[in-house]
Amino acid sequence: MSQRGKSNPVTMEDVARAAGVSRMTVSRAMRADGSVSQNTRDRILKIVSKMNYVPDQMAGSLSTKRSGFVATLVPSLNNVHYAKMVQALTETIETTGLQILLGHTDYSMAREEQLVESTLKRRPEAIALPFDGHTDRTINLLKQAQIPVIELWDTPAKPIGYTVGFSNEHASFLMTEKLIELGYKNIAFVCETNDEWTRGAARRTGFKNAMEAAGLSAHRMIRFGTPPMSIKDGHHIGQNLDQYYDDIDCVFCVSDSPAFGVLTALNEKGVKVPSDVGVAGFGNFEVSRYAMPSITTVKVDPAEVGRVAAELVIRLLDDKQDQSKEPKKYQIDISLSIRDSTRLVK
Amino acid sequence: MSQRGKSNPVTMEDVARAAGVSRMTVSRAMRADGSVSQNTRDRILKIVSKMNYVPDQMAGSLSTKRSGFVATLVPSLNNVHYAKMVQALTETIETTGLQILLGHTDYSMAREEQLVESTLKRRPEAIALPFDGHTDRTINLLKQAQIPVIELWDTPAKPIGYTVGFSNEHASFLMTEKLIELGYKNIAFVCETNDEWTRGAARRTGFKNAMEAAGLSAHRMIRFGTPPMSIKDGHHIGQNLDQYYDDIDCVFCVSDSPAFGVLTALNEKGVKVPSDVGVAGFGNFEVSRYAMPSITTVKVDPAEVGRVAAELVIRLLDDKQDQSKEPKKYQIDISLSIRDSTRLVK
DNA sequence: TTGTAGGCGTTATCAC
DNA sequence: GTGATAACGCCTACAA
Repeated sequence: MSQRGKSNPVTMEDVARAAGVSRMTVSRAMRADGSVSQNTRDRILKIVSKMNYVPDQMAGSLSTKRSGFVATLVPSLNNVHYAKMVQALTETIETTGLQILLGHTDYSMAREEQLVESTLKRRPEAIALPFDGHTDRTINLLKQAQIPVIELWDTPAKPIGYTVGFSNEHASFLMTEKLIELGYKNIAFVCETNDEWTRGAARRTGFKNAMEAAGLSAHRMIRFGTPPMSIKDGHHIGQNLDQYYDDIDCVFCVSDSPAFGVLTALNEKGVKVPSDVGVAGFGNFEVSRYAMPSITTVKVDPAEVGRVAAELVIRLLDDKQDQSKEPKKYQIDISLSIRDSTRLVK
Repeated sequence: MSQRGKSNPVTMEDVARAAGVSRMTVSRAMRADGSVSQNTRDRILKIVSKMNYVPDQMAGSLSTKRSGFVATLVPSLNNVHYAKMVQALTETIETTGLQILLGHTDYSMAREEQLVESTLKRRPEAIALPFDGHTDRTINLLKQAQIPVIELWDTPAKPIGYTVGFSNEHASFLMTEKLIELGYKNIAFVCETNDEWTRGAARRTGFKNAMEAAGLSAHRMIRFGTPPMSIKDGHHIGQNLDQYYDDIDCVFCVSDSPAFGVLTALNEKGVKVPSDVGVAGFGNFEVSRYAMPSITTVKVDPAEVGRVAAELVIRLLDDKQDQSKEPKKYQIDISLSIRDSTRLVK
């Protein structure tokens, strides 16, 4: 044993010896097994605390075959939405003593595959991950793992297991419909390049469908930057808006960050929002409400996704519950927040 | 074994049997041990992939005494700073095959203690956590754990082990000094209530010291909301600014979020920024650069903290390196971004 | 280059 | 109530 593995040298054996009992009694005492006399239990716990003994959960898990982990993958933490979702998910999950094993895919399917594999090595009891398309191998690994798989955010056509999310396409459709109702006709959609595997694509499709349903052209597509779009990206687009199309009367952005950037650039250029050009975003970031003018946006509640997913996991992992009757699909509500960056119905 | 532990039923034994070799050969083949003939190795790897075998790292770790985990605690993911830091830390750490075990303390020492304990059960090889004060028990557990402990963000007076961060107090001192130089005298400091255990307190102290050093009064202290302060909190304060003190000529906020809120509220009320009232923040959030006017702020690079901490961990865990000559303290640079929300030197 | 024996720290199971 | 024994799935150490 010449490795650096020092771990905590205090082992259950040490505690047992100090207490003059067997390891099993210590094990039972720590788990409030009930079948330990109050006396010995108290004595053991006192020693445990004195020795600062911290049980090795890896060893325990190996024995019980329960890792106590729930894996969660997100594209990035650098996005308020995912950060909030993870926060909510974690908070809910942890009430049951399970721990979250987190990874971020950086919006890449290849990295996701790699991450799924390294995560699976920890034998999580369930895994929740965003649906943005998976490689075949990822899907195989997931199926093979024999644990509940929960796909988040969007609703895939062929779910692997469970699904918690909303339809980005539908949400985007609704917003576009609304913008048209507000009198805008030459609406441009702002999104990332290479969004094929992100929710961006779904939002783009929703926009397109709504425009075409209204007999309008959806050709004003402004693609810039890589996911996730930043305020800066939006600012750049806003500055050069007429270079893209010179007849835009409204800009619908794939998220609130670029929407805020566009708005700022338009303000700087003296373009009147919402009378000259309307601006709409997606996500209801806090900044949108306090922008001037406040930004019309699609309201989603990422925390709700996290919470619902967490509760589902908890139910699925509860032996006492009947898993078979759990619905496979959970729909999270969205709504539109029409604010000052778009004009009122004429 | 009548437990629900389903885990992945495929075990190394199964692969070995399928390949007609012993478990050890499989083990070696998978780790590119070198001492396996190319032939058998290829054959085994093919079978591994066909069976979708994923090794159980827990079992491996129990044996090697290397968990492969690096624990990271943050107050909240709901804060761009920490989210960015975690992202950077994770990216760097993962290049070495180590995995991040993440927890969030919700700005509570009690929760931190609990979290440290549950985290330590996983036998991380190192732990990085924010310094915002720890309970005695937390400190004991950390010392007992026999692993590198890295305190982040601020520089504690009595570090447990290593330290990566900047002095919030000093940064705040510098900004206050600058604001005074710009001609502001009646500067108010905006921070949370109950910030005693957050970096907020250090920033407050820096403000106070700078004011007093310049012979000015630091009594204009506006405390509102709980950490972390939001745009909304700032907006509320901005709306009622003269209710707090009626002679404020500059508002220095504990972070950019409330600064943006204050700015918006002042804009709404027709108060001129920066001529009537200056506004400054802390953190250089993206929104500050694109606010109108752009917000003067203290520039810190959270990603840099994550990166430096990660690299330190990597060096410390590298057997081949001599740990003893690692410095204990790593200072991250900060700088001031003087923008349009504060007036120019008279 | 491959295999055998034994152990990592914990818990399930069955005796006492 | 408590203890002895045998796993859990992998790896180290040593042998062949």
